Amino acid sequence: MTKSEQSYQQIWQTVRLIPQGCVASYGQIADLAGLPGRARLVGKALGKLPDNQQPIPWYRVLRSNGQIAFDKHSEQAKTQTGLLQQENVVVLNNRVKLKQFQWQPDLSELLFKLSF
DNA sequence: GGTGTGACAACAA
DNA sequence: TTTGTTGCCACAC
Repeated sequence: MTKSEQSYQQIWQTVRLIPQGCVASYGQIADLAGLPGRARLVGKALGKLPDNQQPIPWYRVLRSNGQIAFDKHSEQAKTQTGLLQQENVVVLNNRVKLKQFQWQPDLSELLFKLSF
């Protein structure tokens, strides 16, 4: 297992922990995954989703300002907003009010589940 | 090993 | 709020 593979695994696993009805930013995920400052790596990791078993709620990952990472007209963005709204997350004009929906992880629980 | 790239972040207008 | 610039760092060629 190379370090890069491990990084991706950590990212995916962290994303899986985002509770329903919440969202997180790329930077936040990178941080929690033990990769501070590597938000772009998170983007790459999500672009290479292993789409094997474990459903990964990639749509709960937004930019730091709450904006969806895709172009507003893209199908991806529409799919994402749809999925979010299914979880009672309000998406307006391609963005989410982070103040209301941003995930506030419980660190102790996080450490327990991730145990890096 | 150099170069370009990326589902980004932070900051400035 | 939106757009542009810069910094960032691992990865793929």
